[in-house]
Amino acid sequence: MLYKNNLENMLFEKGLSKTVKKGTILQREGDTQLKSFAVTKGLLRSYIIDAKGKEHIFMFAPEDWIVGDLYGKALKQPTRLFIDALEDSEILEINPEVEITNELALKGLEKAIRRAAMLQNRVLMLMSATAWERYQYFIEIYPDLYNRVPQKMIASYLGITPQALSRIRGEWARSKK
Amino acid sequence: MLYKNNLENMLFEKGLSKTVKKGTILQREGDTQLKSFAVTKGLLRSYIIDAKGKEHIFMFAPEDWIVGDLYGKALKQPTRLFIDALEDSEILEINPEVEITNELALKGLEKAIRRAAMLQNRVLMLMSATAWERYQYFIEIYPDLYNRVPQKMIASYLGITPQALSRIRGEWARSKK
DNA sequence: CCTATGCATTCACCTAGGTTAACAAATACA
DNA sequence: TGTATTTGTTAACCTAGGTGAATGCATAGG
Repeated sequence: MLYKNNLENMLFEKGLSKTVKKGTILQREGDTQLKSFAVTKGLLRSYIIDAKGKEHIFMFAPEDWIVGDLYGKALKQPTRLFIDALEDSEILEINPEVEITNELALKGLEKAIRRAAMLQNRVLMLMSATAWERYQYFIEIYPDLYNRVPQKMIASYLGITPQALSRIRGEWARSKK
Repeated sequence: MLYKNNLENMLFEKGLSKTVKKGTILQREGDTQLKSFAVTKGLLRSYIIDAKGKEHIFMFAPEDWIVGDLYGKALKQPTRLFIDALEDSEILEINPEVEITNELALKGLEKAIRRAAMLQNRVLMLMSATAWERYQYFIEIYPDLYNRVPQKMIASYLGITPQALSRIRGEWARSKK
């Protein structure tokens, strides 16, 4: 595969276009050697498991998305995030060895700000939106995913139970007739 | 005032160390000319007002913090965030004219990633923590703020009502005796 | 000094969403 | 193909936290 430009050429390990089977775990909680992945085909997700053993999906990464633990990276701490494949996928591992030159930084800065922006929005959403509004939001962000991942995972992403999501969808279908 | 290093020297408008009175609104929803502020003394906050007219505090910015709307900046959109002063404060406005050179980007990248990391953590917290756990978290992040801002603002930051916070604090005091 | 406004607390409710469980449908797998 | 596991749905209950209102205190401004 050929890369679009020099930036990507440098950031990704050439030739490391891995194919991973559905269910493969690429990173687990506690890992210290943090990895980031760019998805070229398929679907990854990252999630945490809380103190009560419950899974919370932090993000989905379909084609053209990047997953990784910025928090662990910034603070040089072991990660809390698991990353696994929800579908057979084709991914590029981001090269951890590449030195961040000034030139790379400028391009990376834009991406980092964009990522922060997305997160800011998600925080505002989580603070003020009802379950139903969150569902709408999910559909906006991932328009092609709502019939591609199981409902219980959507629920986990929204921070509600699968039953609540089912209830909401039922009410919606009924009200709209 | 003297700046610590060249980066700050460039980023902040020299001589623009403004003093603002408690209550001053520095930015409002809908503003298109987005501003960021570094707080050298006092306390700012940023918040949104949702569809139902309810205030949600997005962040506090005591001494040495920076506030601004990354989301609006990244997407070149009018902001949803208000920024105002909770105390008489001394602030530096970040120069919007400064051109981001490669060298600046490298230093900015670290800050941006750190900001994203903080937000990532907040998202995980909002998805999995109870009101009480959030309160603990608030105290960790802003140890000097919990008797400096009114409870109702802490509640707004946590995403709960002042009554709920009062109830929780009451139970805690009682249980611990 | 008096009055007004804002804040914290408490109480009696209400409600969105969680929990548990049963069952049906879909999917995986042997 | 048949069996087992995973999913989605529904329903009966439970609970954390919201709402609204009353009360007491503190602070601000005249």
